[in-house]
Amino acid sequence: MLKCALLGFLKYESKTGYELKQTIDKSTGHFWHAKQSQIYTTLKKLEEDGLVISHPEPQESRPDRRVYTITESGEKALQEWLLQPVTKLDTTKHLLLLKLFFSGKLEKETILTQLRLLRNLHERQAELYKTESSGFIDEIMASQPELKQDAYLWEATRRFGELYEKMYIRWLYETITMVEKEF
Amino acid sequence: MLKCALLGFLKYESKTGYELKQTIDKSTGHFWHAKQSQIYTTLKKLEEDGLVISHPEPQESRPDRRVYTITESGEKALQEWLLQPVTKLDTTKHLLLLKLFFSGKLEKETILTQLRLLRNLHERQAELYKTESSGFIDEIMASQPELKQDAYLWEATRRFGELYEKMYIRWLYETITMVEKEF
DNA sequence: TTTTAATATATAAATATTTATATATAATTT
DNA sequence: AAATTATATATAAATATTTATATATTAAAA
Repeated sequence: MLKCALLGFLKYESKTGYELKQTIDKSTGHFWHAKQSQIYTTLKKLEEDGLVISHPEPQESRPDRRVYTITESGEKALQEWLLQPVTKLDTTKHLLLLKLFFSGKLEKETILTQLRLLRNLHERQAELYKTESSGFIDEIMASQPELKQDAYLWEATRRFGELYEKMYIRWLYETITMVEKEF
Repeated sequence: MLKCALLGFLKYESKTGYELKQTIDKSTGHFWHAKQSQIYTTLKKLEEDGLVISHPEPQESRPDRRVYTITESGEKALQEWLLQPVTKLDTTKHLLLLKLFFSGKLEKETILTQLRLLRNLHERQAELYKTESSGFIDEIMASQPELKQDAYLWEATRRFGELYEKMYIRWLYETITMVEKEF
C-alpha cells in the first residue's frame, strides 16, 4: 500500500526518497507512516514496475539525489486504487491494549504508572493536532484554489487525529479511575 | 510482539495453534490480530527459543494436534515484557484515511459512497461491542474470582473498541456532511 | 449419495516492514 | 581546531505479516 501512497504524493510533484520521507512525516504520518529504508526499496520496486521513472540530479555540496517522477502507467494505477473502495475495517495494532490485556497480575501502581505515562503522551499529541489546526484551508484556497477539495480532505484526516486523541484520553481517564477503584 | 501475545495466552492454559487463533479472534482480535500461518510460525520460533514446549496429541478422528505449553523461561520473558512500559504512541495504519487523503480529484458521489459504506461497517462493529458488553465481569467473578483484575482489564479493552467506533462514526458523519456541502 | 461447506491441522512462498549500518558534507558546540 | 550533531543520501540484513496452498475428517445440503 505504501506504493500507492508514494504514487499519490508523486502525482502532485516529483520528489526524492528523502523528500518523500519528510512529506509523509508531516502529512500522512499519523495514519500512514514509513521508514526511510522502506521508501527507498518501494521506489525501486515502483520503477521496476514502470510506475515511476527516476533520474539522478548532480549536486555540488551533497551526494547526488535521485528524483522520482510518476509515469502515465503510474497515474493509471493510482487512479484504479483510488476508485477501488475500502470494504473492510482496518485491523490496527495497539501495543498498550495488548499489554494491558495481560496485566491482571501486575502491581496496581505499575499499571497506573503505565497508564499515566501514556496519558501524557496522548495529551501532547492532542495539543499538536489542535495547533496544527485548520487555518491552512484558507491559505491553500487563496494560493492554490485548484486544491480546495484536497485541502478539505487533508483537514478531515487531521480532524480524525484530533477526535482520536480526545477519545483515547477519555478512555485513559476512565481506565485509570477504574484501576484506582477496583485493584 | 505476537510472540508475547502467544505467551500471554499460554500462561493461562496450554493450547494448539488452532485454538490460539480462535482465542485471539474472540479476545484481542480488534487490537491485536494474527493470521493462522503467522501463529504457527511464531510458535515454532518460540519453541526454538525455549520459551514454549510442545507435544503431539494423537486423535482418533482428526489430524494429530500439537499442544504448546509455556516454559519457565517463557514465563520470565512474558513478565519482563509486561513490566517494560510502552513509551511511544502506536503508529496505526488507516487505509480509508490514506485513500481519502488523495481523493481530492474524485467525483463527489464516489467519495460519498465510500464514506457511507464505511459508516455501515462501523455501525455494525459498534453494535457488536455493545452486545458483547460488560456482563461477563460478574460471571467471571462468580466462577473464577482470581481473575477479577484480568476481567476488568479485558473489559477496558472492549470499552476502548466501543469508544473508538463511536468516535469513528461521529467523524464519518462530520466528513460526509462536509463533502456534501463543500464539493 | 455425491457434492459442498465446515472443522482441524499446518507449510511455502511472497510481500512488507524494521533495525542496523554506511557515506559524505555542513553546521554547531566544546 | 577537534568533536559532535544535523542534513542528505542510501543499502543490507533481519523480522513480521500476508497470501496461497495442502491435507484429512465430519456435517450438511443438493
